[in-house]
Amino acid sequence: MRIGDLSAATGASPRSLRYYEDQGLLSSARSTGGQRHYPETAVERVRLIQSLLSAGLNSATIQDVLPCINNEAIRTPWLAARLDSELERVEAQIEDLRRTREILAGLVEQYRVEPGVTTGNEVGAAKLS
Amino acid sequence: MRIGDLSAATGASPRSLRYYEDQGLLSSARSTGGQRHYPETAVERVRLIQSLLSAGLNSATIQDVLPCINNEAIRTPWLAARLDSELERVEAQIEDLRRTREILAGLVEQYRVEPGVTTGNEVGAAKLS
DNA sequence: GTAAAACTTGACACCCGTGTAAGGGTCAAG
DNA sequence: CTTGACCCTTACACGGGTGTCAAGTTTTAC
Repeated sequence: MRIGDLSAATGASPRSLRYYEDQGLLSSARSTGGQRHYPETAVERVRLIQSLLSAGLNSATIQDVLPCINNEAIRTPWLAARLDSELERVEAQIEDLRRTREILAGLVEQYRVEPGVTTGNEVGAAKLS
Repeated sequence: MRIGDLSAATGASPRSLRYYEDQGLLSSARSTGGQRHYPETAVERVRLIQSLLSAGLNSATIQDVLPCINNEAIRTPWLAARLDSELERVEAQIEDLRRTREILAGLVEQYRVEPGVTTGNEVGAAKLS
């Protein structure tokens, strides 16, 4: 498949796919004319990249982590620590978001209970912690 | 309290506090010499701002949402929809992160089971370390 | 063989909260 | 008054993934 097909299959723009390759996250075969060709497995790989990116891992970190997903041989203690710390970071991030969600949910809830009516009981201050 | 005190109390840099003010998220009284003075309540407000920022709301959105936390009078159906969509976004983000966490946790788990020990199906474990 | 669609590389721009430096003013203690 | 800590505004830079334009090449379809 060519870059347009992979783009369509994953939702990642061609620009992004080239960027992933640039950063060493994705590889491609080239046609005689120089155009990129991908195997079917690239779809899943791109999805994984997107997932890790959206979790806040930068491309350098993903480059460290990605190979070990496909190749057990290169797993090292250093990499284990790296993974562990990333996992920790993501979990902390989830916790932060959960707290913020409660703040937002509290506000939304008030709208639902008394739409457009004052309650005499302020929201944000109480739900902050 | 002055900006340094507020900074110390919240962990936000003076730079950030001025930026929040610039964006209309935070207000301050000024001394005759032009220096900012904050009431105690500013501490909580800054914490809220930080929380919303880390949840991915940008300052324009926060500016829309923040007033309604302290002043019910300005709540509108439009704002309700806004809050709702932000809440939805945050929840989707949490779900995404959860999935990614599972990926990372899976990898970390593998390390725990076989910490640096060859398994017999590895080809070149020694090569790279 | 020709046109259109798709691809190539390279470069520049954006977002947007934050860091940082310059050059100067304020304020409280000595 | 002086000193040193603190604060002021202005302005430039960054990260890092993505959008987008430009100018040229390849592939596909007719």
